[in-house]
Amino acid sequence: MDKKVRVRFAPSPTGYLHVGGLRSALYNYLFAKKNGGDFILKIEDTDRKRFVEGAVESLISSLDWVGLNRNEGVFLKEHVLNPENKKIIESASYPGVMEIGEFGPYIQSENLAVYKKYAEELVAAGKAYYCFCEQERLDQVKAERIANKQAPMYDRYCLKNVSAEEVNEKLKSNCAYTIRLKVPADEVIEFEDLIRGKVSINSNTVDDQVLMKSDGFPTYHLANVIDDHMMGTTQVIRGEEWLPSTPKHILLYRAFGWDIPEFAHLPLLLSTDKKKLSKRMGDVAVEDYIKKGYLKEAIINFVVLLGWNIGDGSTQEVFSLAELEQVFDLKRVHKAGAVFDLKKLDWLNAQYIKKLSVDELYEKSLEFFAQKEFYKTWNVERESWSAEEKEIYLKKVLQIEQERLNNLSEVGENNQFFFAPIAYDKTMLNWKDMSPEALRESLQKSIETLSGISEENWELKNIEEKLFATAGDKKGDLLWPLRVALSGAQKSPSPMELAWVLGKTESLQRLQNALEK
RNA sequence: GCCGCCAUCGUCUAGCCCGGUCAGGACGCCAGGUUUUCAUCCUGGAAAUCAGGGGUUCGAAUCCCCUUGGCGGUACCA
Repeated sequence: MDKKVRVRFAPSPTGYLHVGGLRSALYNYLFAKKNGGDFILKIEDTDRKRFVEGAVESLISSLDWVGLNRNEGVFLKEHVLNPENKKIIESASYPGVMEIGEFGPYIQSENLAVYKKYAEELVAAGKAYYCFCEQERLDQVKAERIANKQAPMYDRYCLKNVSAEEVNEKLKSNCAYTIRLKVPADEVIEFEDLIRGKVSINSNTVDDQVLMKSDGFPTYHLANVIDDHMMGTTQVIRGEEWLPSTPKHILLYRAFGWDIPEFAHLPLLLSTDKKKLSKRMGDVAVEDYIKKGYLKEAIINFVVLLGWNIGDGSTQEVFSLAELEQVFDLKRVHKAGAVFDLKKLDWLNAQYIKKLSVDELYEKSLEFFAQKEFYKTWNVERESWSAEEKEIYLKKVLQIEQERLNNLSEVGENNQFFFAPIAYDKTMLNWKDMSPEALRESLQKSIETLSGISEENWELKNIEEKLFATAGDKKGDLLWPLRVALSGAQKSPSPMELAWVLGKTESLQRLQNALEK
């Protein structure tokens, strides 16, 4: 029987969760779910220079928001899910961040001693060596090599010229040092990538990678291999940018005598100019999409399609997370990079918005309404209304807007006449070449019809019935002036919908105003 | 430069492994329909000489070779 699948997402806290990172996380998550395995979140914070305050928390909360739940690893104190009752501790370095599971620490900076111990073991075994070269010399060697059209690799000066005694002396006198991997010469390192198939790289093109930095922190390469081994990672699913350094990792697993996990290298996400997606191309942080009013269902659905499809002759493109957990297959992930083009996200988002119940839509829309000026003033002016009355009103607006929204931040935006007094030119009231008398008569008829409907019967269906009855077959004559009178706009939802939302009193008032014009 | 990965409509992609329908779908775009306008919805259309060239074959997007292009890596960043 195969080992239980254990995969992980391992972001670096250098900023917000990037959409590319979200896709890596999603694919890992789906792979775990599909195979009945564990999904783990660990934090790779070994680069102190690029560390961003608050990034760990932000990364976790974005992941929580989209609903990629973990079985293990790092959590926010307020959203801890620990159904299996695993070991749980609060992170020493990040207050409020909890680490759940038996295989921690799940934060690399908390595991420094272990990395150091393993690096020294490697040195003792002759698989790695101390290097005392300063940056200046390194730069010089590199420049020379480039000038000679050679690959800019380390020249192994310290391996060749520094004796064991000298190493001991330097170590004793606290000289700054790094530990480098001794990459064997002339070896073809082959591995079977789950997405790309056989990949082979000659070890001669692999540099003697620094494993331990002079600040005592490990590099990604060392830390990654050690904790993936300790956490029992079975598949390393990560971005394509790691493909060229995979031989280093394999060499490390071999040097330690550990089982080598399987590798899967995901294609990159590209911006519209086909370059690697970057911040300059607009929003790349998941948070930005949350703020713009995209639903997590749409974001997940969109992102999963960027490099994966269900195959089997099916043309299905709309998937829920739960569904994806059943059908996702790494074998159907593409090799080529995918351009991140938002048009389809908008469409997908509109689809998901249409599926929402009015109550759900209301819940999700409230925070977006709260940011609108027109809403704020409306809210203030309506101080006599009860909270319930306001809620009912907003839900009516939303019911009308539901099929018109691409994202939640547009809420109310195109229908501000529901919230503010309207202003328009009276000529707009005319349907085609209507005479002033005909217009007056039309408005009069609307007033009569609407007046005839009682407050209790002020229902959309009823309003429609009555107005259509009055209009007969010349609908435009009645409905166009009514629309303008109620909305002050040429483009709007139907006059019946307008009247229904605005209510009897306000509708009649606006009609009266039109008549006076 | 060197090393590696990749290559089907504008974009996401099916088809490629096991050669043989006008290369299929979706988004977007255009047109028409429903409709009092908008949106929704429905119908239709344009859109890839399958990066290019050479083979193999009766027949290639599919198999082989070469070229080109794009991207990634080449850090005491991840």
